[in-house]
Amino acid sequence: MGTPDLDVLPPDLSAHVGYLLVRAGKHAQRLFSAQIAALGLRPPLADVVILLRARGSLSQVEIATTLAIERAHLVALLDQLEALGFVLRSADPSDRRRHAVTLTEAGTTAAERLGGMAEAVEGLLLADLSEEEREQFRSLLQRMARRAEEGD
Amino acid sequence: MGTPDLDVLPPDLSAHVGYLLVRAGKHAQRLFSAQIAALGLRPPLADVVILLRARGSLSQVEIATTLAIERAHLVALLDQLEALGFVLRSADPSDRRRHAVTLTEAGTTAAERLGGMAEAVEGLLLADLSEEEREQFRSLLQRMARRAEEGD
DNA sequence: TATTGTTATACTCTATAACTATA
DNA sequence: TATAGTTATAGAGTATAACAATA
Repeated sequence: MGTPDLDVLPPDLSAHVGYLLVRAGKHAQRLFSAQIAALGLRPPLADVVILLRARGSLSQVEIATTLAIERAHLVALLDQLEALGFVLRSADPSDRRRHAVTLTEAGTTAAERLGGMAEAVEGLLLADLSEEEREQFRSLLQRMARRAEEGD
Repeated sequence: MGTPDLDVLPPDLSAHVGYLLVRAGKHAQRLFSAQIAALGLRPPLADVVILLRARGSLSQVEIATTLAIERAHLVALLDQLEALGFVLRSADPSDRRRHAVTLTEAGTTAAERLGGMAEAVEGLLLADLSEEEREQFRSLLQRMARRAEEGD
């Protein structure tokens, strides 16, 4: 449906950081999803492409643990990225269990376009905040993300 | 899987508010989901209960639009809440198309426990922030949520 | 004609267990 | 025995269209 009606929503929900984070996260996901559909991609596929551009060749387990994707799920994602011609799986001579996953040229081009699309989404999300507020928000959010990474 | 490895994640992802929001939102959802499982509830069910406690009797369309749930989806949610004994659908004499949805006594009790659980999640999410930082973050997040509610 | 609740369908994301081949 | 990739299955959340009853 989109977004809730904050003016009618009781404070029990709208004043809670947890609820607002869930809503904002889904909103951000929808915006990004709409952008990247032009490339035939969905968010988890895009994340893999962006990661590979930054880090070069990686094994499937490395991709999965870095992005917090189940390695079982990653299999289908890479199948789709291969079908799109964005990614290659090649044998790793040093360990024949492993696949070295790399971007193709088309994948690299897509990664660059994804970068621009991510920036566009940033602009929409942060439209109402001043430059100083954006930095504040980013910094606080990163600390929360680090916290989430650990214990809970 | 849980959370990504921020120390390995390239800045292309970890510096973006959009990506961090998605991650933090899913994390918050998981924390809340784990808490409320003790009541036999999942997040969308809990949202309905919390809304009804605050607003009293509502029609299904009113619940759906306030919470940004598809009214088609809400039908199954209310079926489950009725089965749990938390909610009642009664005829609205003034408009026979409408159902007046209200909390039962068990539903009201559950709503109170949900309030405490939501507070516990807030504590976990904001554990690393000072009181001043929490207010900053909440305020900025609310402005983003309002923005999301409109155009984009 | 428009709205309320409903049914049905389908797609995405996620979680889990178990298998194989290699180490 | 442990690890990398794979297959299969199931659940939750979401989006859409179409229908009957009522306004």
